[in-house]
Amino acid sequence: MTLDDQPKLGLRERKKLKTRAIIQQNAIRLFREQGYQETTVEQIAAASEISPSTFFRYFQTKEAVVIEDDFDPMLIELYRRQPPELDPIETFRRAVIEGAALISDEDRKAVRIRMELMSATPELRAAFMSQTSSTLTLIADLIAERTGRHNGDLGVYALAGAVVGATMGAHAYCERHPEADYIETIVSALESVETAFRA
Amino acid sequence: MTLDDQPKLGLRERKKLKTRAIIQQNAIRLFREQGYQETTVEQIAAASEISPSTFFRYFQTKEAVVIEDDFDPMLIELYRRQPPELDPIETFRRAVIEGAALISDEDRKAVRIRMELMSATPELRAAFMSQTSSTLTLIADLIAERTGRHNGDLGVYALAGAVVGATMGAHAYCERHPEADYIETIVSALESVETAFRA
Amino acid sequence: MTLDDQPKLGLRERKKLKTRAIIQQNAIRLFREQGYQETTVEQIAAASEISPSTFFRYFQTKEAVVIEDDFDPMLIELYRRQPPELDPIETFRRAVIEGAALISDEDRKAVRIRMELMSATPELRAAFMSQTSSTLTLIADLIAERTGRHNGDLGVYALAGAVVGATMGAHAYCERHPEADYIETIVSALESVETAFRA
Amino acid sequence: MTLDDQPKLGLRERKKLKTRAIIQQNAIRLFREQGYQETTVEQIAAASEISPSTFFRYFQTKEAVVIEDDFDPMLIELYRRQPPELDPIETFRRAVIEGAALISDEDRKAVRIRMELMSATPELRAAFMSQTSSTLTLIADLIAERTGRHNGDLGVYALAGAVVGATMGAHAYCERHPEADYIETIVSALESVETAFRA
DNA sequence: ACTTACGGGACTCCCCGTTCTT
DNA sequence: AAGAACGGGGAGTCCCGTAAGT
Repeated sequence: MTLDDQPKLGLRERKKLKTRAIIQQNAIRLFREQGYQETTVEQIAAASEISPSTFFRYFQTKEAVVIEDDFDPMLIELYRRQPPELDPIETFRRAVIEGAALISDEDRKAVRIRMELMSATPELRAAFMSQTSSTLTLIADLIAERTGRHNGDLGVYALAGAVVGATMGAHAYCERHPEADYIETIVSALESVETAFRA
Repeated sequence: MTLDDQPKLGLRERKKLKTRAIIQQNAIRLFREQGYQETTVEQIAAASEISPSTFFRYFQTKEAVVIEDDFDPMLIELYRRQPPELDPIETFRRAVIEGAALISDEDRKAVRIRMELMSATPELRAAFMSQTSSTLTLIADLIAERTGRHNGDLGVYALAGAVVGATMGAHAYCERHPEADYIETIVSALESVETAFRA
Repeated sequence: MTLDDQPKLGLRERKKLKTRAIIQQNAIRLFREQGYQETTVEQIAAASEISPSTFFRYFQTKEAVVIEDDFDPMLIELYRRQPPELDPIETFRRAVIEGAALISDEDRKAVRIRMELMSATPELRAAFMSQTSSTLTLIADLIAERTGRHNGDLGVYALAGAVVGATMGAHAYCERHPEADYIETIVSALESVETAFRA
Repeated sequence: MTLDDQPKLGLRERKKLKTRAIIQQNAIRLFREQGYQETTVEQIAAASEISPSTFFRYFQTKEAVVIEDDFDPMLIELYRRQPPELDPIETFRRAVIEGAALISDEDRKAVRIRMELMSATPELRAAFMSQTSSTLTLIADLIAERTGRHNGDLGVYALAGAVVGATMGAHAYCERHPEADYIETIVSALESVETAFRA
């Protein structure tokens, strides 16, 4: 099973993706070596042999290098594919589990590194949380779609909030427990919320 | 009942508070008139008849003018005062209700205005969410304290996440429903999460 | 009577003119909706379904979309056709009157809109004025040609300046009187200069 | 007779003026040596031993270094002081003559240099012309004030246009006649306009 | 031929450290 | 001593031209 639907990329696209990856690698390396604040976009550009303005062509902000995430669209797709009889949180949990299986070990390590950067840097944390807030709306829409409730229903938002909140809780937990696996923690947190309320 | 514990302020403190209020009023007025991005700190300073550097003595960042909130410490105090037999979410709900009663109509209107600004401005949203993420940790500690569980317990974070998530959901709901009262929506959202899981 | 001397256009030319018109319409619409500065060439290109570089093939600069004017060459031609016994300002006035008759109501409205944009936007104003300055030299040459004086004669420049200045005055007047017709105002201003000096 | 009314400047102000002058000198020197376009703000800043952002504190744009002019307010003052029985153009001419007398030879040379830069550089020419257009409005107000006509009167604008136009003509003339003195040419052009119309 | 990628420079703003003034 | 001004530097946006790809 794959979710990649456009296997053939032109040369241009390939090159773009490569450049993008190079920038990201250099940026994260520099952030870890010198700190986020201490690293300038100019340095990243120099290390990647591009001009600063090209950097901003690939990433809208300096933050985006760390924040940007390709998993969200994948998760949405997986969420939609779950059997309809599951409750919203359970559905989400399963989607995450399936999504986790598609992530390579390397990517998993990269996720961890990025997460640590985010935890350590207030700016990144803020940007990440902002993204999380968009995710909430998105999940609310998914839940509305699945349960047949209107997306203007407060209950839908409350549930979406609980889901997102659980991942935020998992995030906070991981900050204090460096040995924990991020994705597994999310799954556990979702379970935990479910059982807590069932009791 | 009051939570104000420092009734006597020196002349200097009074003046400081007044200056602070003036800055905040001018800033929010300008933000609403011209937009957040389009308003510079220099303009705010000019309107408030102070120098830009004085602005930064009263508010650490431009964002802080909108973000800063005096309710968090109050909420914590109210949370601690709730009877111990309540479950965490119910406790939080009651604390919010009691807190709401202490807020003047004027302040309530101000909260709404600030909330709308935050919704409309990515930067502010990010800053606000970042604060929310700190709140999560704080709530986790409160829950741990209340339930006697260790604050390294994932379940504690998951619950705290659900609480915080519910408020985020309320926030998202209010963005789409301008007529809704923010605080009442939070209370409803908390109820909604509880009942959803009870079912 | 017509001044159009190339009645047969190939298909390609037709298409080019059409594209050009589309770009211009979209640009001016966006300028009016969002402001000139706030509109990027990329947005105009997107709205016109072309690439940014194509934009620059049709208009040398972003400014040119608003500034460019097809009336100048027409005016020159009309000026040359005036009877030789008239004085320079009178000649110009008649040329303008005849030119005005050739402009459709739609174009007249478009002129007004563009004029308002120019007034409101420093950059455009600058570009327009720069064009005006070239026009001055051009008029000076016309006057020299007509009066038989040398185009190095200061008097020729002074007169050309007065003509151009009168149109600038008309422009300034129209900025403060939105109901005024631009072309009629120019004609009146030219008359006004003449009579003022006669007195 | 002097027009300088604030003889005592604080140390800060003095220093500011000095910095400003240093920037301007370096800028104009570099423009002449390498061309305007070819000179970057960074180079000017480096030569003046300030940071680029400080440059923009003293001059709003790169253009402003060349364009900005302290004569306008002086001229206004002189215009107001002329005897009321003179006609508008004559008044202006006398104000210019008196103003000319107050300008040192050094400043006169600087004016010439700046003028040549403006002529040679489209951007500067545009910016200068834009300023000229503001001057027109200003002169229109002065004429209205002097003649007792309303400043919404088209005739006022037409006259102001003729005055401004004459200086533009003088400017154009000087571009082609490097040996001409700029200020004298303006005076002659004003005379020329008057006599042309009297005839 | 047409598009896209990229470079580089202008310019703005935030925010902070230092200096100067009152 | 308190507060304002000044300056620095980095982020970020946009324009527009050139080079390279399709």
